[in-house]
Amino acid sequence: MSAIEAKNPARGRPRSETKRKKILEAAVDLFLANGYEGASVEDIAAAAGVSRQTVYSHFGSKEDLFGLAVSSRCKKSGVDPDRIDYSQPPEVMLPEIARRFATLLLGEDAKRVNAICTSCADTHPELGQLFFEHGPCQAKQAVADYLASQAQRGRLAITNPGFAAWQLLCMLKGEAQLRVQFNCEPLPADAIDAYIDDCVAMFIRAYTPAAV
Amino acid sequence: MSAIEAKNPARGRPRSETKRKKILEAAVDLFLANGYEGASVEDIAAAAGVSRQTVYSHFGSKEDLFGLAVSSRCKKSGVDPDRIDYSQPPEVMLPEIARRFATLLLGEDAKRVNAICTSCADTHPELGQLFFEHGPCQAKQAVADYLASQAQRGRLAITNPGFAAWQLLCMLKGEAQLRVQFNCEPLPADAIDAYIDDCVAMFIRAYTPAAV
DNA sequence: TATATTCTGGACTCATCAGTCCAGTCATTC
DNA sequence: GAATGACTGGACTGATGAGTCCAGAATATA
Repeated sequence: MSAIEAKNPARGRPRSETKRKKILEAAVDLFLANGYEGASVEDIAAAAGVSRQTVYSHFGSKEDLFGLAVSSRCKKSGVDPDRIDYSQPPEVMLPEIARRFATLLLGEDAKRVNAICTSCADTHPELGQLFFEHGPCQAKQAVADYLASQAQRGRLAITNPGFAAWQLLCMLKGEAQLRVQFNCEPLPADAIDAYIDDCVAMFIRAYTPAAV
Repeated sequence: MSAIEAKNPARGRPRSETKRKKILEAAVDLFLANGYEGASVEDIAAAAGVSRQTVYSHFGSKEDLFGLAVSSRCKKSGVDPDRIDYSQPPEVMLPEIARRFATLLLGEDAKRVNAICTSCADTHPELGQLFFEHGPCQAKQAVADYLASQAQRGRLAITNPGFAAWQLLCMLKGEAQLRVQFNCEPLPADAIDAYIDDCVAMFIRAYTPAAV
């Protein structure tokens, strides 16, 4: 609840930016690892090598800190659209995209961010939204752009690239991602690869332009 | 930690089965609504119209109660394969299945079970597994069976019905389910319907047998 | 009726954790 | 070197919640 602004920033000892970063880092780690309830301010302060009071001085409250932590995390873990080569045809580019996406999806980090955002949906509705936009939505947009470009070149018969992008990405999740999400025995790697290949092939088949 | 067995079940006042059920019901409701941490034993006892001690007498500990509650819930909320008509062709049956699945998926209950199982993944790994088997896995199997039957009749060109079933079901989740999961503004109903129709059409296109 | 057991409800312990307060120390600016 | 504000660490408050204990009431069997 406290106002976080410095009383007179020009005078006295300035707040340490290093400490601020340390705290935020520690918060990201601990919140992701243990969830909101599971990570105490004391733990975070200790992990950052800082007193509890300093945490409050920098961030005001646990809630505020939580918001900033998750937000900072989401912003840096998106799928970068830069690595999509628009000149490559779908048969080359889609398997590549699919594999990258699957790797991201099945990692420990995605699982945790997912868990946090899901479980805190009620207490922190804005977090889910934040993650949705910086995560899935961004990935979808990148794919949709690529698909649209291919459609324009006549390589794919897609009228609604947005739909098609969601279809591809959601499809890729498959059994493997559910198993990760719900802590089940993971699928063997070759089964995952086979599934992904099958998805891409199926997708291309559905959207291949009619032969001339 | 306490042993829950009655000391001498034949003698004395027997444990009330009614109370047991009431407690379990209340536990399901409150755990689903508030999560594991959010639902206190006191709340549950109160909701069941019973003393806290009775809860402990019946279930031993909060953890045990939690496990039984989620387990009982999962068992009764599966997708029933009975309502699939194997004689109907894909063009008729798949849109029907897709709609039913989407309704289930976007409901409040699915969201909550999902949230609980996801957030308790670390403390209660067996719960996720339980849900996975009684939920998604069962639905997938029903669809896979139907697809296999259609493949056998030559109506679909599917060699791996399991893959195809996961593809269809995962694809259907789409943007709408992500929005539900992450507490975002829901999509308008007509957009959801359009997406579902598009998915089914796309699926059938990909698996239509080559013309003779 | 005697006995065994459940159920109640309230009091109790124990632990955890968010957030505050404060006195003393440290770094920075004027 | 004086004023100012950040930082520390420990003590403190207040709240919450799991699990236990107990005395008395209720309910079943023998």
